[in-house]
Amino acid sequence: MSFREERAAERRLNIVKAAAKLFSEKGYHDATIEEIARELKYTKGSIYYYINSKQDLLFQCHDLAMNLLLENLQKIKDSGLPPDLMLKEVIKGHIETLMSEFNLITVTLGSDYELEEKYSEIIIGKRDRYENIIAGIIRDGIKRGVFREVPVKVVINLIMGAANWIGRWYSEDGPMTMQEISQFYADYLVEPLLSQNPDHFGTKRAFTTCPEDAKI
Amino acid sequence: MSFREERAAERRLNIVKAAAKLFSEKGYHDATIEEIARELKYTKGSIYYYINSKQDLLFQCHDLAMNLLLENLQKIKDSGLPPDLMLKEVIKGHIETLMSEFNLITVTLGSDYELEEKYSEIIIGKRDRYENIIAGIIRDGIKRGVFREVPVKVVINLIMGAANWIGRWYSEDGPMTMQEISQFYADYLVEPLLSQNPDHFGTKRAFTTCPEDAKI
DNA sequence: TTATAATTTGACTCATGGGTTGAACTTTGA
DNA sequence: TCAAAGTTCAACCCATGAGTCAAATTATAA
Repeated sequence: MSFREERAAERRLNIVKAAAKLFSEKGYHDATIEEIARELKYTKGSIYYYINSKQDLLFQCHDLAMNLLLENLQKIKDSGLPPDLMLKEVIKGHIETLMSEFNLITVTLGSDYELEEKYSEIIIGKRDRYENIIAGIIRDGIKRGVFREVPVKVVINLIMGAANWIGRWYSEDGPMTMQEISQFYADYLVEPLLSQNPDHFGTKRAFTTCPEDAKI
Repeated sequence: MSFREERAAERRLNIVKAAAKLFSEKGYHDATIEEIARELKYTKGSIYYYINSKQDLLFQCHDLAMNLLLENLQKIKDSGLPPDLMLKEVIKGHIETLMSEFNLITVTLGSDYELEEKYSEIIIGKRDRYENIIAGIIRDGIKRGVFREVPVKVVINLIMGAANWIGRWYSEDGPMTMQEISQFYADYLVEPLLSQNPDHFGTKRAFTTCPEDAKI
């Protein structure tokens, strides 16, 4: 890649990030190309030198977000952890990717119906791949007797729903840090899957991550 | 209320429902007033005889949805059930209201940022009331020793996130009925709250609602 | 029946915003 | 230095869709 191409690629990435910011703040429709341009001190005309259409920009947000999530998931899958710990890492990783790339992922979570068919096919494909990898982890846990038998797809949707919702309410000013929250979610959401409780007498529980100042 | 007024009120309700349908299918922006009119065999002009603005229509969707949810919640709160069972009923009721008034509630869940300030204040107020009632139930459970100590608001968001996500993936053709799903969610999401496991030896679990054909 | 009020309509205005274009300007490499 | 390629921009076109309005139609009640 030549210097010029590289610079153009970087600019395209910046445009996608700026678009993600505005899409996530105001929604796909209310964010205008002119605003996106202004954000980067361009004019609308220049933006169109780098992109094909607004729709394309939306697709690239989706695509980038899914790539980040998949990349993170693959790493965890390759870690060789036991199923329960691996699933907890999956949940923590999902939440932390979600929150560190907030704009990008808010777009993916909120505006899939805005994508035209030819684009949404691709994104749905990646989303399916993501879910299938997680399903594999859970099925492995069941096979090994770590997890009890459950409707796997339903459980994945339950977990993803809980996690994806965090972007709607999390505030940095709250009493819990992002890490505390993601750990709490991981423990809370994996516990009902375990075929045996961590403590057979039911007094001590798997997780005690609730910080003092967030109690009750 | 005179006959004429009553008829007008009914028509206004129909318009709100038709709007909810289109808003939930295509999003607030992509649904046009003309389409909403066409749905009811009106013309755009007639619609404006009954409504003030598109924004107002969106608000009425939100408002109607929140009223349904609050009404349902209040009934459960007054039932006098013990905290764990009451919370399960709350989750089941939330999910079933959500799904039976799918369009209306999809609008509330998906397009809050589209609401202008003067409207969103009202809706956020009702949402807070809703969450506070649930928070009361959980705090009561903690006080009575049925639930362990947890960050209540975080748990509510976790539960609401999981439940609200159902609208994104549920299909009538799936292997589980709505009732099975809502029961499964209720059991799954309440279990980690219990201060003692239902069975101290960890072999039999609180819930066995996974139907045979949905297993794994 | 008929005057009055309620309702419906379609043609209209108007603002917005996506996308285009061609000319101007800048960078680069020989 | 200078031509060719890369980049920027302002002005423009055009489709869309919210909201208006005055005239036409219909229902109601005296």
